[in-house]
Amino acid sequence: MHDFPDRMTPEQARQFRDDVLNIVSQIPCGQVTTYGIIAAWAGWPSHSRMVGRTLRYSPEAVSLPCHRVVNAEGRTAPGWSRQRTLLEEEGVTFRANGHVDMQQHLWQPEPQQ
DNA sequence: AAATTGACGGTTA
DNA sequence: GTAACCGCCAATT
Repeated sequence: MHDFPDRMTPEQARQFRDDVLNIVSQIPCGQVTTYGIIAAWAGWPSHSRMVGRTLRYSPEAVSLPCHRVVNAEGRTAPGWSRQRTLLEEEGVTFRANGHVDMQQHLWQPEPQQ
């Protein structure tokens, strides 16, 4: 069968962006989730980099709790030191290595929500 | 058209 | 803990 990778059509790209922003808007205060989890939940696993791109360049993202998105290791976004402050202000704890304590604060979307 | 660039994920040393 | 890779994929050079 056709096994070449399918590119995102403009329609799919729009849907992806909307889904990403919608998921981010649902992250509870005091919790975090990852780029990979968001990508998979939006139906495009392996597109974690696109999630980061979406949050970085979508104007709507500034009004969303995008500071609650970290990478899989709990690392905060490069060049955005304020992210840690914002998280600490809502009770997110960090480990000695400077990463978010994922055991304590990782949030994953659930079907019922 | 080919190479590079990221708000990434994962493995290996 | 660090660093070096590899895979990933749309956007940019």
